Amino acid sequence: MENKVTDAELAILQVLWRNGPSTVREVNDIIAEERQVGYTTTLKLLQIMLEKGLVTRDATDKSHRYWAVVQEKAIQRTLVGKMLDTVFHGSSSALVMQALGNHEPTPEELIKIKEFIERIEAQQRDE
Amino acid sequence: MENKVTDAELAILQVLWRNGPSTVREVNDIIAEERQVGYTTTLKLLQIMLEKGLVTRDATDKSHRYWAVVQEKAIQRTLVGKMLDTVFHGSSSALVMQALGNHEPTPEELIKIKEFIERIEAQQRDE
DNA sequence: AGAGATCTACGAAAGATTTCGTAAATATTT
DNA sequence: AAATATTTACGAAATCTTTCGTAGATCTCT
Repeated sequence: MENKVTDAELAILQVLWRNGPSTVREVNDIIAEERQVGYTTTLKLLQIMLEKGLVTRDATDKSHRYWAVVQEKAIQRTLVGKMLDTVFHGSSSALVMQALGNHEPTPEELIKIKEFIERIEAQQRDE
Repeated sequence: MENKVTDAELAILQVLWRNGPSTVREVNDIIAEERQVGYTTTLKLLQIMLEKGLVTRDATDKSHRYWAVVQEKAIQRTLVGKMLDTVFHGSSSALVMQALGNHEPTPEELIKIKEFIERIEAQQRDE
């Protein structure tokens, strides 16, 4: 992953991940709910993201429709990895505990996490 | 937390967290191992961080000694919180699984995490 | 004390990111 | 078909971050 994704780009990607293929206006309407952003700003960002290959578009109609090329999981992986390296010294357990302490999951989610851990443990035993 | 901590500032904070109160030269020597950075760049950044209140210093001696005011845990909390909001839709379990998948912890760490989860579960039962 | 080394302060350049204004093209309405 | 709306393209301004050069102060060594 050579290209860094900036904050403004990430905000746009989130809209595209959530809503699927969208026009500039649709994206901008949603971004503008949060903070004041002009239409051409969003347009310009999407054009930059197109160049970087973060998104693609269908330019058949007058208002082009954009969608994310980079997948949310890939960005999650990159960002978690960077965070592990920079502020957690590579300790995933420290990150995990911070995350759990930060925003407590539901009982169901806790069970899922435990199952996930047990799968890792089983795998480690086989090695 | 009003002030955003930039990447260059974070790199300096990491040195201060690891090594404790340090002079500009000491900080710069360590940063410069990784990437080429001039002495006055590090100096300027520390002065900016001083203004922002991220660090403080003892200016008794000629070479001032700086240390972090903001604690590593606080930054971890902030960054994990931001990440939860932006790319994980508030789902700490998704973040946890990404972290565990990303960089597998040692068996000992896994046990610590399980204990941590069990403490949360016990607490949830009491509510 | 004088020369040389090291340090701080700080403005300003350089670089990166975000924002917007304007022009031209395309669509819509009357 | 003319007037009005909306859209794209794109340069450039505005803003934020990082980097450095220079001046002057302080220390060290001879």
